Amino acid sequence: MTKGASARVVTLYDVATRAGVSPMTVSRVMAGGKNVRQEKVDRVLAAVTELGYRRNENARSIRPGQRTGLVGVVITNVANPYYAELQLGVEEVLGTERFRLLVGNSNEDLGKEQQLVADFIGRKVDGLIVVPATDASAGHLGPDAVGATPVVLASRSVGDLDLDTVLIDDVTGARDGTRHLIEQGHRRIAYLGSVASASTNRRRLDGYTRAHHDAGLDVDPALIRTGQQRPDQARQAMHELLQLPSPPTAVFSGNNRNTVGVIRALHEAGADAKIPSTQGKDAIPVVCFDNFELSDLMPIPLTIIQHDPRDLGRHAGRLLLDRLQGDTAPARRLQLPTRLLT
Amino acid sequence: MTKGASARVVTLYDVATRAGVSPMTVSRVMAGGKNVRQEKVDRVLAAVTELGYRRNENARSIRPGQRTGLVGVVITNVANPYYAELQLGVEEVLGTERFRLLVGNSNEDLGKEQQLVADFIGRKVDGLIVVPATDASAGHLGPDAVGATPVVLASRSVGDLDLDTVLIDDVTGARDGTRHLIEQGHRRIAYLGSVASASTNRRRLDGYTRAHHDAGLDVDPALIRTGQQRPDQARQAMHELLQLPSPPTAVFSGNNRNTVGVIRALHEAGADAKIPSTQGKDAIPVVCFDNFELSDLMPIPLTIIQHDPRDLGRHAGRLLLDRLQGDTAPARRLQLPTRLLT
DNA sequence: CTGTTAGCGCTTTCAA
DNA sequence: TTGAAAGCGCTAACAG
Repeated sequence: MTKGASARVVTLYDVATRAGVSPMTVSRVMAGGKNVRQEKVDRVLAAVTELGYRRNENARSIRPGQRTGLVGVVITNVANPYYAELQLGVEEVLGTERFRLLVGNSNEDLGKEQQLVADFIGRKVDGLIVVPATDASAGHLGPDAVGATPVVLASRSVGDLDLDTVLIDDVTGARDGTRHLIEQGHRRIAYLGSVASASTNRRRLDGYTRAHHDAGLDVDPALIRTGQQRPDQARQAMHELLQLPSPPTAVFSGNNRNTVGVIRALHEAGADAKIPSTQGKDAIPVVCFDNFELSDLMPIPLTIIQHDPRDLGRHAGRLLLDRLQGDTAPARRLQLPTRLLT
Repeated sequence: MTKGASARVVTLYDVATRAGVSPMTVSRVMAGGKNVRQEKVDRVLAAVTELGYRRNENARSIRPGQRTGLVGVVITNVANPYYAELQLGVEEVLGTERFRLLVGNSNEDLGKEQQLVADFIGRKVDGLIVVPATDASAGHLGPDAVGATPVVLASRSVGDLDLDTVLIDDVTGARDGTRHLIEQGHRRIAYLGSVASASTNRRRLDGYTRAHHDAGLDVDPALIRTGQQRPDQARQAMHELLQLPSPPTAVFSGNNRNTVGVIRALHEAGADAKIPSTQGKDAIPVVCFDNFELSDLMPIPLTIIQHDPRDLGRHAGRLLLDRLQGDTAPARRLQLPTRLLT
């Protein structure tokens, strides 16, 4: 039996002594046992279990040319199911290749993101997958900062950086969703979105605007509210929109956080009979980006711009794997499709 | 300016050469600059920025007595908001102390969990926070396997292991919730839970049973369905329960995954008019463990056994921090309160 | 197939 | 306050 929580941690040398071979033989066995006589392999493996030996991955990885098997994942907030799914997708692809995930939440804070990236680089991650908090001043993701470590951007892009990127096709999604409302005859469609500097928000707002232009309509800036990061902020914003002299007759919600707030506000207003109704043909229809669990049972009519965040994570993982396998092609830019769910 | 994605990675020695000091002085500066003349500190710091030097944390941590600053977090599934919140709580507490999280999802699979733990140990994490997939055969968490690495169990306990543990007060929560239904006159209350071997499920089933006994009632085994891990399985189970010759008049759902399925099944049955109604005084009331976003807007009357998974994560993080600061007191066992949300 | 030597990047002595 | 030497646990490169 093993010694348990005893004195010193077992090293390669302990195993070598126990098995009566050289440290190098143990090293070879641990690396896969190629070019070692079977008898010795067995002896070493026996010693390994007896002593409870575990190779020190950190010591191994300081040798030049050796990988850490670590990938840094910087997301904004796992509590948002969108990013939780993304994380899961990344793990699904990278875990199969025996990579482990170092995960950090930036909370949409550029400073925190920079810290995380710097720290991950110091830990010699083999690659990084980042959902950038903001669009600008992303020096911390440039080659000066990360060296040769491959970086994949997920969900959002960064303006001046030529990096592998996986995005949702935000523009098309938002355009389709908005057109859907316009086709129903709506002319005053509110837009609620997250931080103005996030590329997702900009792209979705772009799609919203284009759909208007496509139909020969103008956008009323009074109906556009961005910067809501939490549902309560969106709820507040939606209430304010309803107070306008000429309130919106339909709503476009730019992400799942805003959607929650919008639903609450409309539901409350409906209960107070402040607006025509939340049901029936007078209801204010809502089109929202991101699907969510039980969305179909909401008391408000929702049209969802659906997409697959887990798949986005998988794609990001795969792009990174390609780089780790030596792919030096120019940066690739993927756009994942959306689907309108009525 | 720095050289960017150039040849070799900058080391301590490069900085030393550039600053005209010994490597040791650089090391001291990087460690906080105590006992180094200010002038040299400045020279070193200048060289550091010029060269873009980052200390190699892995190399540093192989020296005996040095920490890696890494904590392994093994959860079952981040896509479940319960565990996403837990992860966030852990990061909140540990991140402040400059620890980083190595996160892995076991997907309720003991083998995967063992792999992750073994791997994390090999990476010399300073501690582990684990949501154990199952209750039994947890040798991989015992001292023989993890050595002196402190382990904190979160959300679920493991029978024979005397480890720091943070749990929800499942028994009381389930008991209160079930009593609530009994007090409304219900005598046939269905129970839907996750894997039978998970301690949470066992404790919640225990609370359910106790509430019955408290009221002098017997539990009908035909109304108890465990093993549903996904909403569709729970939905199926709920539909089957409704087909019973003597179907339940109320439902206890043991976690948020089952709740989703229960809601769907009841909603469908209500729409088909297979059951009296989903609304009004004939409705089948549902009590469910775990709150979720927009639960109050569901088309089914829900009573929620609420608790705070993020706080659970925080507590787990704090217990671990205590151990990392040398606390050798006997294992502590925390139980976090629940609140019935009607 | 196996072992020896050297050294990865860093920090703990210990001496100056 | 500073530096030189030694070595953490591991593996590439080279013998044998």
